Amino acid sequence: MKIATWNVNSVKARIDAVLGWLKEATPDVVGFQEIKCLDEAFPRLEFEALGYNVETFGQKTYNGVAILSRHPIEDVTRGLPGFEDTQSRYIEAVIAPKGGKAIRFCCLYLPNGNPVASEKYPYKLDWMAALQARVEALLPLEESLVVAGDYNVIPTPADVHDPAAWAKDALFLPTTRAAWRRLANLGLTDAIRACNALPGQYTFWDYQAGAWPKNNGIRIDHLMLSPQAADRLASAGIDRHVRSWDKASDHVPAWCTLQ
DNA sequence: ATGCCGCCAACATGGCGA
Repeated sequence: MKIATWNVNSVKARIDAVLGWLKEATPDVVGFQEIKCLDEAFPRLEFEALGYNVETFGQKTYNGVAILSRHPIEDVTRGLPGFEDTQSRYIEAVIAPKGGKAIRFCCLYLPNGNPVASEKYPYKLDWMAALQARVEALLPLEESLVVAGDYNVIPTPADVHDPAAWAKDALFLPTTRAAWRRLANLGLTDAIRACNALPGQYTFWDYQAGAWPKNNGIRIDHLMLSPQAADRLASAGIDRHVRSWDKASDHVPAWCTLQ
């Protein structure tokens, strides 16, 4: 089963690229972030025509997440349990292949947190604490669990072209990275890192300052696996070529396959 | 130091978020 995550930065502005990538990559399950539209405005017919079931948790203008799956989608949860949130940043469901192994899939758009001196940074940390609590609640179920999305966290210096330039950014502050490690240390496997230890495995390049041609990227989109999912991990990758497409998102898809 | 992009309200462009 191929499972992917992609911050599309507006599904309506990106529809041609999104459909093109789906036809090329043929993921079984994909989580989208920053769909930037209400549920009723989501182009579900286009995705259903490619054979996907669709569940959305939309929001006008900002945020919004969605799950597409070739297999039935069951037990959908919208919003991070136990966390009061006015922003649509989390959708979770069970993907249940007929006659196959089910997975629980969480699609998240973790707050950016900048500027650090504003209320946005404590909101990010509170959100990360609630995510921690959710994963702590799910791990005892001993399911194949994939917690995927735009984490807005650069885990290590190997995940950023210029660590010094990002030292005071909410995506890379020691406090942010400590919260990331607390989550990972629950026993989650970073699928991209488990399959590729090389530095420079970026998933995001800013539109500004020629970041893409200069390869000034960061790795902030992650697929985190429970032990039961990690045991099934066969491969993982980043579709970086998508960044050069016409009207590209500033993020590219990341994916893994489970046996 | 700055460089982009998409959204909205509302008609031209400024504010917001990233």
